[in-house]
Amino acid sequence: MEFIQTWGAVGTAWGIPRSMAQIHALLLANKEGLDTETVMKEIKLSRGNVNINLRELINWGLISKQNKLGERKEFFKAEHDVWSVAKKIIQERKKREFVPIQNLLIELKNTKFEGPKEDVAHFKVLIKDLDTFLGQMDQLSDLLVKMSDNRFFGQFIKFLK
Amino acid sequence: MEFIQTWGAVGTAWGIPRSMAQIHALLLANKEGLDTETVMKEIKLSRGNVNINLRELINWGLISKQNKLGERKEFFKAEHDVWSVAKKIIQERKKREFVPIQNLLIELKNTKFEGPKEDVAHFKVLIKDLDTFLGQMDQLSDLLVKMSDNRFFGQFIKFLK
DNA sequence: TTTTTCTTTTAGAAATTATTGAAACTTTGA
DNA sequence: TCAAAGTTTCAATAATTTCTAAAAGAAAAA
Repeated sequence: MEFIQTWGAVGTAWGIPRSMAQIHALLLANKEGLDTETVMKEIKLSRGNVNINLRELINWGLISKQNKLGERKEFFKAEHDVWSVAKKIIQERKKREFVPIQNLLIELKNTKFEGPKEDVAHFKVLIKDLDTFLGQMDQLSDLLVKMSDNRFFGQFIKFLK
Repeated sequence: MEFIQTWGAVGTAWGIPRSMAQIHALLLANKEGLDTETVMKEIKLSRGNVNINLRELINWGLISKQNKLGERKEFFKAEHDVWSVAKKIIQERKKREFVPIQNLLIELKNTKFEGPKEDVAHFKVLIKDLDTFLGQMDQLSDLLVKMSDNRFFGQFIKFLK
């Protein structure tokens, strides 16, 4: 329960609904998938809330639906590999946070600015710098994918030193 | 203005108050520091709001107070190097999001669990995995600091290939 | 077909978070 | 010491986000 609470609290600091994070924590902690009813009871959430957030977790790729033989209802099981989890979260946040900025930058690149020469120059530099930076971050995310391979991680740390 | 709006919108997706992000964008776009009055007028925010969020930006290390010779009021100037900005944001988020989980893990490591052997085993693996992962992320943040050095970034990309 | 079991949708309630506005406080210089 | 300029605080309000509860919808079993 404490694990679930903390995960929920950190979630909100991330701009993720508390219950979504809590449900995720509960499923992470359970090897086997759980059904809606169980989730509701364990974390004391309404059916609607659980349903919506389970779907959202599926959208993030953090959990998946399971069907048990002979059982009609759906079970939900978390992706348990922490590196995969991290990758999914990074991908999703990139989509929500980087893409809007990249679109903006593309637009601003094609804009003619008015105003004092110096101010315009400063702003253009900012745009260029941000563009470069986002490009580098893209490359960095490649790294993260590779890092899931632990052999690579070892090599990588050596490189750092 | 569009830059400021977008930055604000992305901020909220990060769990950062819209006005804080907007003020930051405004200061990023201005080479010279601005005073409270100017910020208020440009983004149409109340004095209190501007004051509080300027302080918060200072706490994050993203802006600093400046005093102009002969002027009594304070001016606020952004850190303009995008890599430094990224570093500051990463540091701050690490503090808010990673540290609580690390504390939790330490606590859970010293806990005796009851319940079915299999479930306990699964949970313990989760704790261990998360712990390892957070350790790796710490090392990764070292990388980010080094990456601000562009010579290093080039080398690094070679390594990736 | 009808009933039962389970899932999804949604309008509004509740909770949370951000913002304002005005007063209190502080500092500086006359 | 006083007035003026500037800064900070905080209770009240507004805005946003999250959650609930109830009903509608779907799919399977009887």
